Amino acid sequence: MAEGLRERKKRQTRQHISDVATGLFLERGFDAVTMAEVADAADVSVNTVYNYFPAKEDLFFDRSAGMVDRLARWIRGRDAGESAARAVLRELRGEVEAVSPRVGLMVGYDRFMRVIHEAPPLRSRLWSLQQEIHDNVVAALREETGAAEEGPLPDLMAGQICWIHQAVFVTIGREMLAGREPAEVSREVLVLLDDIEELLSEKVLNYAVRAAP
Amino acid sequence: MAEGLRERKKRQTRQHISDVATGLFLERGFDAVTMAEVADAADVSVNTVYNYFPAKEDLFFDRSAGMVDRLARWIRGRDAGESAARAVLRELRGEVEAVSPRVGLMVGYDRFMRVIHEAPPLRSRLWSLQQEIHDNVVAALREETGAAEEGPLPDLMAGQICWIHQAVFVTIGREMLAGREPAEVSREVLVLLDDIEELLSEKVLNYAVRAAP
DNA sequence: CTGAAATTTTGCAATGACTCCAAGTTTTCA
DNA sequence: TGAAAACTTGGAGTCATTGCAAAATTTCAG
Repeated sequence: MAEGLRERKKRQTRQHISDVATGLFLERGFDAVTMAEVADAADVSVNTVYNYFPAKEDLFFDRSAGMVDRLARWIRGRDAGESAARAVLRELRGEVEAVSPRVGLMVGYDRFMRVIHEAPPLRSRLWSLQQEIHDNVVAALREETGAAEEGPLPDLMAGQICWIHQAVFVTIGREMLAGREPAEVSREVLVLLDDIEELLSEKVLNYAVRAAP
Repeated sequence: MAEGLRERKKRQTRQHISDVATGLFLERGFDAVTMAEVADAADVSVNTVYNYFPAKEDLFFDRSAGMVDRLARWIRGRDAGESAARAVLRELRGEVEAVSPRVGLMVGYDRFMRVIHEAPPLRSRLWSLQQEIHDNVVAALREETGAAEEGPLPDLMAGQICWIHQAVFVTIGREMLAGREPAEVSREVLVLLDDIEELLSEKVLNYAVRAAP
C-alpha cells in the first residue's frame, strides 16, 4: 500500500515541528520558548502546531513515544521459565550494560534532563507517562496470568515492577544531570540493579512465570 | 505571644477563600470554575487570591496540608524494636480500621475524588505531593539510620514504603469513586494490607529498626 | 486533464491562568 | 498620632489553548 503525498507531508511536517521545538527547548529551556516562536521557527502557523501536538509538553516528549509500552513489551516477551520481574531486570541490565541511549546513557542527556528538571509542566508530563507505563504493565500482567486474576495482585505486582524501572531511571537521570560520564553511570547502575533485586521478595520475583514450551 | 489582629485576619481570609473555592469546585468541577469567580464569591480581588495561593490547584489541596509529612512522621514515631515499614503498616491499619476520614474513608469523598479524576492539573498536583512525601521519607530514613547511609539504600527503601502508601490510597480512591461504602472499603483494604505485607521482603520489613530503649 | 470533495493550513478573536506594577487601605508601633 | 510596614486592589500585559470560518492543497472520479 503506497503512501500518498498527503501522508508523507504530514509526517514530515510533524517531525520538522518536533525537531525545531526540541532544539529550541534544549537551547533556551522550556519556559523561555513560546508556542509562537516554535511556529515561527518551523515556518508554520501556531494552529498547525496545535494540529499535531495537543499541548506544549507533547512537543518535548514526542521522541519518547515508544517508552510507554516498553516495560509491558519486555514482560510479554519474557523467556520460558522466566518471571515478569526477572525479565524486566534482565532487559534493564542489558540496556545499562550496553550503555544504551534508550535508557539515557548518552552524552547530552544532561541537557535533556536539565530542561525537564527546570520545568514543572514537563515533570508532570513525566509522571503522567509513568502512570501510562503502570497501566500497560497491569494490562500485560492480567493477560499473561490469565483473566482469572481479578484481585488486586496484578496491580500490586505492577507497582513493584514499575518501582524497579523508576529507581533505575531516576538514578540515571540524577547522575547524568550531575554531569557524570555514561560509562561510569552504567557501572554504578549495574550495582544498583543488584541492590534492587535483593530487596524484592520471592513472591515478586516469581510472579507470572512463563510456562516451559 | 499573643497573635496580632493582622495575623488573625490573614488566617481567616485565607481559610475563607479556600472554603469558598473548594465549595465551588465540588459543586461544578475544577475546570468550570474560574479564578475570577472564586474571587467574586469570596469577596476579594483576584490578586488577593493569588496572594495566598500560588496556583489554582493550591486552592483545592489546601486542606491536605499535613499529608505530605505524615509518612515521615509515622516513621520517626515508630516503636522501639519496630522497623520503618512495619510502623507504616501499623499506622495505616489503624487509620483504615478506624474508618478514618484522614485516609478518605468518609461519605462525600467520592465527590472529592471525582473532581480530581476529571481534572488533569489536579492529578498532576497529586503526583507532585507524592514526590514530596517520598522526599520526606528519604530524609527521615537518612536521619533515623544515621548519616552513615550514603548509598542508594534509603532511596530504594523509601520507594518501597511509598509504594505501600500509594497502593492503599489508590485503592481507597478507586473504590470510593465507584460509590462504595466507607465501612465496606475499610474491610477490603485491611485485606489488601495483608497482601501488601506478604509481598515485602524481609530486608524491607526489617530496615531502620528502632533500637530498644 | 479538470473540477468538486476532502483535508490541511491559517488568521482572527476570545477565554482564562498568571505576573508585574503602582496606587490605595489597613494595621502596627514608636 | 503619624509615619512605616504589610495587605489589597485595579489595570495592563503575556502566554497557552480553543473555536471558527476562510484560504490553500491534495485526492480522485470522470
